[in-house]
Amino acid sequence: MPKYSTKQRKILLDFFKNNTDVVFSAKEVSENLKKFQISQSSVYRNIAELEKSGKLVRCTKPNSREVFYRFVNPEKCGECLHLSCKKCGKTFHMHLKSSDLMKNCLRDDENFQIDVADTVIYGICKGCRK
Amino acid sequence: MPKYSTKQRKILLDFFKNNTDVVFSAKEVSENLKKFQISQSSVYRNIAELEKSGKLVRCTKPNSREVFYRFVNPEKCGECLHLSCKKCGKTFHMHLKSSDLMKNCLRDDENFQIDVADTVIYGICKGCRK
DNA sequence: TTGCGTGCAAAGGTTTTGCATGGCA
DNA sequence: TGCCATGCAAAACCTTTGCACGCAA
Repeated sequence: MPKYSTKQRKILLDFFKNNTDVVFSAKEVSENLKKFQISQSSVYRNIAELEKSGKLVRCTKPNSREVFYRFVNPEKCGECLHLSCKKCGKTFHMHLKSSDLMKNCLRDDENFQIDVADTVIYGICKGCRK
Repeated sequence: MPKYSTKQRKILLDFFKNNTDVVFSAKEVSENLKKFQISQSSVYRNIAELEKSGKLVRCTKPNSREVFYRFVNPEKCGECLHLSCKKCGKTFHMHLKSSDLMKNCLRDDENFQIDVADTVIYGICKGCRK
């Protein structure tokens, strides 16, 4: 947990807040913030801290070895499942009703307690199916 | 696609076939097959080939940077979703009925076409909840 | 015998770490 | 001023690649 508030951490969090529908690797974040001259180690260290505090969630892309991060909106992302489009890369929030339906289905039929923070459902989104 | 059948590829595939409920990273496979003296590069190259041919599927674990692989049983794994326990690490096959229910729910309510091969649902399994 | 697959070692890319410096409180 | 966070560079880590040799067909 940070004790000082720094320019770098602020810029990093703002960047994620302003790009909620895309996920980024640390490298991509670094590139996007190049103009602010934030060192690589600060990017990594601050991402790790934001992850620990729950503001970012780690995720992956099929066929990629890198680790990606997505901003967690406390109001919108709390309990709902996330959908990730393999084509455009965007993240979608599942409706709460459907999210609950799936949670209950898993619990009742499979005796499995899903962890919505860690689970990402991959596929093709509405826009890309056309 | 391979032209020769080799000892190394055989051992590797057998290893996955005999451990269908766990996922392994290339490194872990290498360690497990140390007694057979299979080189690291052969492990990586053969895993890549098995992945291409559909016999292995790439997956990840929350909070890990490594890539893991799971054996695909052509009969059991074709269309069903996979559940991964964060505690014991085991993989479970969702019942086909529940799998279909979720697929349809996503399609109808969210207009999202799920890719079951790439999707892994994380949580706590029956055995570990007790 | 042919040429694919292997083993070894080096290279590649991403992430982590040590240490001195700078900046927040 | 005290000490946390940063920046830089080196190290660590996993994975890929080049090349010569061995082995399957």
